[in-house]
Amino acid sequence: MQASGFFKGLADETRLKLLVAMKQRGEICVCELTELLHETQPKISRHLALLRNTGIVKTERRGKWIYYRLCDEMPHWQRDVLDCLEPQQFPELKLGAQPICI
Amino acid sequence: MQASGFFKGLADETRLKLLVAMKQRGEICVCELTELLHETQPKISRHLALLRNTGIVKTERRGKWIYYRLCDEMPHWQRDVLDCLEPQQFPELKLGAQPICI
DNA sequence: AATATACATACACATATGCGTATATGTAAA
DNA sequence: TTTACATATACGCATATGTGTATGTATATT
Repeated sequence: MQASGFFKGLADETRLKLLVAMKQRGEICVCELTELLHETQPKISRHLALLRNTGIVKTERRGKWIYYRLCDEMPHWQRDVLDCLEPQQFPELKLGAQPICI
Repeated sequence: MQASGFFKGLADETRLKLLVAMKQRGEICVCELTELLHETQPKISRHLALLRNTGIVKTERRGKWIYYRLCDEMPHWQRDVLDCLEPQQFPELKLGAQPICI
């Protein structure tokens, strides 16, 4: 994939929040992301699909829930870019608590 | 500025090449960027304008030429992101030579 | 089997983005 | 003061992107 494609994945405030949440929580399901960002479920789902198709995140279904996490087969320089994201830039995300979905 | 605005600036292959050229050369003028990327001058100019308006690069006119360089008043995390860019991802850029415009 | 929950996707629409082409602006040289 | 050069911008257009709303699909519960 082109480098620009990777940055297109990061070029949206909603998607950055999703990625920061995954960085912080390790893995997190769609319903919790929806509550965390105060957005509609289809909006969250569509942004997650883009991140998935770009190879930035991957999923794992467990029961009714689908858990998202950062893709670990990412090129090293891309992981370095994600490491530059500072969670404090998104203070509206309440990232301290534990996952709601069990 | 929002973090997503910064990444929008990087979400284009042409702009990434411009930034890599500036990283490599320090400063570089529009006419050389045009030759280096084999693109039309208005196309280059418009992408440079976007990078300028996003605060990623700055300019300095000397005579007929306008030199572009990375902005040094950038937030630290943004500079870190730019440091992740690997010039070898853009092999079509012949970045070894010295500037043509004097 | 029917229902509820979790998530994905299709559709329509508005806005944003990127580009080619033409033109404007600023500077220097003749 | 023309002329040439370097760069920016305006315009029109095609495509991409983001969103709300509705609907489809998979899983679990009853």
